[in-house]
Parts: sequence; structure tokens; C-alpha cells
Amino acid sequence: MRKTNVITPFKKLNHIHQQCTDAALSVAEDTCNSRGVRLTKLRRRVLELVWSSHEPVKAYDILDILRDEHSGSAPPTVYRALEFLQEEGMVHRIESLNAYVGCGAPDHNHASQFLICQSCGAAAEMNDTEIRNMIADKAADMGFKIYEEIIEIKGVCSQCGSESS
Amino acid sequence: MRKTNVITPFKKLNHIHQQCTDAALSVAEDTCNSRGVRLTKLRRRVLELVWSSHEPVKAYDILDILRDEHSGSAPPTVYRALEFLQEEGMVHRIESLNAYVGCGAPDHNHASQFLICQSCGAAAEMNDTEIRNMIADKAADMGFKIYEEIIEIKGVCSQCGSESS
DNA sequence: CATTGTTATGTTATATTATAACATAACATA
DNA sequence: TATGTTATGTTATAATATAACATAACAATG
Repeated sequence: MRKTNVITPFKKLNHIHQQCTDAALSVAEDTCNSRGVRLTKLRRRVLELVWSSHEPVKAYDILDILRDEHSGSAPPTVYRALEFLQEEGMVHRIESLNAYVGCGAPDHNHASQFLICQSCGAAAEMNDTEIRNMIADKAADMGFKIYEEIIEIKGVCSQCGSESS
Repeated sequence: MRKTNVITPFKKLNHIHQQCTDAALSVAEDTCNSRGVRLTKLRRRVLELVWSSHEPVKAYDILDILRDEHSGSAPPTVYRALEFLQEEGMVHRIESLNAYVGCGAPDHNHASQFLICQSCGAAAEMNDTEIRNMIADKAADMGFKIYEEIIEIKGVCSQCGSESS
């Protein structure tokens, strides 16, 4: 059994990013349909903008784009959409960056681990059972009941690390 | 060998908090002396304020107090002091709370794990070798080189969990 | 002990991130 | 089409953080 479930990998060289976005939007639409919640035009657009790259995206960067597209856009516009998308598991907030990344697997259990490359800025999402279990066990030993885990690992991804400097 | 090194425990019932603060300030002074850096009056005061409880403290809460004590206090006053204290390992920033906790062991390796009780607000600092190694191994498998780890576990501590609701 | 370079703090301004509160519009269904 | 609900618009402001430059304190040396 593979313990490290890679939910969002670092982008491959020459990957066609449109495919990432299309797949994520398609999953989001299906998921919202089956859950009976509404992926409105605005929410869909915000999700699309979050997926515009593999780098965590900032709320005000999204807002700048929304403003170009629709004059009624304001901070609550984007924060509300992000809140909805977060609740539905379609984006995750990276706390240490005040930024958001898309998640193509809205049904996975939460408690992911994020690897964030400080060179290219990309984030990868893992969901490693061993790490989660180990933390759960140690917390339980201390009588601590876990509700949420924030794990953000900063460093350099293999692609950036292997480039000749 | 004990793998989970508890650097800052959740506060014990009836613990005399002044002792936590005194010990931390004393360690900080010794450490600064031996490193040849200056624990100025201001920095010492900020560290003392961070240690005013076991709950992560916000920069502007510190600033409010500094302003009462000295009219020249402004945001940079507190952010600079916190930056210094962070660099010297005497406080840690809790990213998900935009807040700071004291650390009584400025020499320990970084990459701690924080347990944060959402009931009493207190934070405990662990430095668990097994967790760190497991994350390091898995990152290495992916060719990812780690520079920094942010692990913030939210939940309910044993004391709060055992209280009759 | 005056000079000088360095580090720390003061000061003003502003950037960035996020939410409150209330109004209007769109949707869903009875 | 009336009605309740959910979503968005709108204005204002709160909360967090940094830039940039001025002054002061320190510390080491001549």
C-alpha cells in the first residue's frame, strides 16, 4: 500500500496546465452538483483563477482580475468565494503565505501536507497516512484531541534543486 | 531515548506562571550574552509580554501595552523586536494565528510541532524526532530539500477535554 | 574622550490582508 | 407570483505588516 498519496504533484516539465484547470473545474462542477451546492459563475471563476498556476494565489491578486472583469468586485467578493471553495474542499489556504491553492480532490480527507518550493513558488499537496497517524498517536498520548492539522513544508523541489546554478 | 521532546508543555493546573517567564528571560539573557547580541530593554520587555501567558500573543496587543509605557511605540517597534527574538529562537511565530509564543530553549533545533488548544487558547511546543525524520525521509524520496517546517495542530488539550461540559 | 561606524529605535506613511454591516439581486419552490 | 433563502453588491473599517528615512545609543578605536 502506498502511504503517501500525492494529491497535487509539483508540475511536470512541459505539462499542459490547461488540463489541470479543466480537470479541477470539471470535478468541482460534479462535486457541487452531487452535494446540492451551487458553483456559481463567480465561484467558478475564482476557482479557475486559483488554478491559474501551481503557485498559491493571493486574494487580492484574484480581486485585481475580478475588478477588471466586473466593476462590482470588492474584497468580500473574493473572500466569500474562497470561503465557499474552502468549505467544499476545492481550495486550501496556505496559512504561512496568506494564499490559496486549488485541490482537485474535494472528497479526500483533510489534514494534508503541503510542500512549497521557495524557488519556483509551486506547492504540492500530499496526504500521507503515516505522518497523519504518527501525529495522531503522539497527540493522543498527550490527551490532545486533533481537529485540524496545518503542515506546510518549505524548501526546494527536485526540479529546482537539480537545475545547474 | 525519548522521541517527543516537549519544549513547552501545556500549562499545569496551578502552575506559577511567573516562574515560566522568569526562567525564559534568564535563559534569553544568558543566550544573548553568549552569542554577543543585545537583549535591549525593549526586546526584553517584548519577550516578557510574549511570555505573559501560554497563549500566542498578537503583535498589536503587545503594541497597545508598549504604547502605554512609552509614547514613541509604533508597529515597527514591536515587529522589529519580534523579528530579533525570532531570529534568536526566543519566540516562534504561529502562522495560522498571526501570533507569537515564547520559547524557553533558544538553542534547540527548529522544526517544532505546535499543539494549539482551541478551548483555552494555549500552545504547547514539541520537537519530535520521529515526526521530523519521517517528514524528512518522505521529502527526500521526492527530491525535496527542506528548509523550514510549519506544523500547527489545532484541537483540544487534555485539561480542557476532561472538563465536564 | 572625541570620532566614527554600527546597531537600535523613533517617526511618518502606507501597503497588505480581512471582516462587518447592511442593501439588492438571483434563485428555488410552493 | 409571492415568499423565503442564498448569493452578490456596496461602503466602510479593522487587523496585520512593512517601507523609508531620521535620530539616538552603543562600542571600539585612535
